[in-house]
Amino acid sequence: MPELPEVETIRRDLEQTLVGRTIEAITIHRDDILRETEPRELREAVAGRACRSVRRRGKNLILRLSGGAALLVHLGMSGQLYFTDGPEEPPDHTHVVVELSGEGRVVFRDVRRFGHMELVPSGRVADSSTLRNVGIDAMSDEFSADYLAQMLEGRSALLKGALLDQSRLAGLGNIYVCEALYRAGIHPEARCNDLSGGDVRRLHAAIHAVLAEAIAAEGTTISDYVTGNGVPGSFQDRLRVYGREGEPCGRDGCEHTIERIVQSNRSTYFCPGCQRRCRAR
DNA sequence: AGTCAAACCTGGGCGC
DNA sequence: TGCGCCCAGGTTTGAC
Repeated sequence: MPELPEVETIRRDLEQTLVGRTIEAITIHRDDILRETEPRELREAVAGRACRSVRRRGKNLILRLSGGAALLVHLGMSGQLYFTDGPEEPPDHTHVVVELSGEGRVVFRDVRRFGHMELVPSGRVADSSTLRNVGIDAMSDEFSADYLAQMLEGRSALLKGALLDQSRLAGLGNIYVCEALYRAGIHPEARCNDLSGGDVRRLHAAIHAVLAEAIAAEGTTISDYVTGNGVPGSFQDRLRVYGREGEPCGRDGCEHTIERIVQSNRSTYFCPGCQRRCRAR
C-alpha cells in the first residue's frame, strides 16, 4: 500500500496527535514484526518517553523519542498506523498498540505483515537496518532533474524498475510510477538510456507533481490504507491510469483505452496513445 | 556489477 | 457453500 504520499499523510497526522505526548506503555501482540529489536527492549525504551518529532524518509517513518531513542516504522503493503481515542477493541491484525498518557493510542496494524518496526539509538537512525539502503527522498530538494538524469544515465534496465529502486530514489511505488510515466508521456517499457534530456525533465516534473497532488488529497486508498487518523484518502478518484484497464484515456483528443501489462510480476497501466517509447530501439 | 523473477504473508474476489 | 486460482500498494534474496 503506502507510498510516499500515504506515509507523508500519516506523518502529518501523527505530528499533530503524537508530538509532545508521553507514551505510557506499548503492547506488542506479535513480535515478528519487530526488526532487530527485542520486545522487552522496546517496552522498556518507550515507556514514559515523550514523542519529540515525526519525520519521514521515503516510505519510512521516524519517531524520535525523549531519552535518545527512535522508532522506525515501515508499513509494507497493507500496514496502517493511526491515532484513535475511541473505546473500541483493536481490530484483527493489530500487532502493536502505543498507549498514550491521558487518552488515546496509536495502532499499528498490518494484515500481510510485510511491514516492520525497529528501535534504534537516535544517533544510528541513518545506518539502521531499516534506513541504511534508502536513497534520496523523492520530495526532497536533493531530488532534482539533474539527479534523475545521473541516476538513469547509461543504464539498460527498465525505467520502471529503476524508479522503484528505493536505494536510488525513495518514495515511489507501483501506483505513482504508473501515474508519473503517464503524465510525462513515457512508455512503461522504456529503458533508462532511452530517455532524452527533455524526457528526463518532464519525468522529474511529473513525479513531483503527482506526489504533491496525492499528498494534498491525503493519499490513495484502494484497500487497506488509512491516514494517521484512521480514515481513507481520496487520490484514488484522481488516478488517470492505475487500475483503469479498459477505460478510456481521459486526455482531450485521445481515443485510446488504458491497457495493463505485467512487468517483473507487477501490473503496469498505461495509455498506448499518450505514452511513447522515447527512442527507436 | 547489473538486472530481474520469485519468495515472503494474508485476504478478497472470481469462476466452477 | 466450497474449493482453487489469481490478484494486491513492498522489499529482499538469489540466480543468471
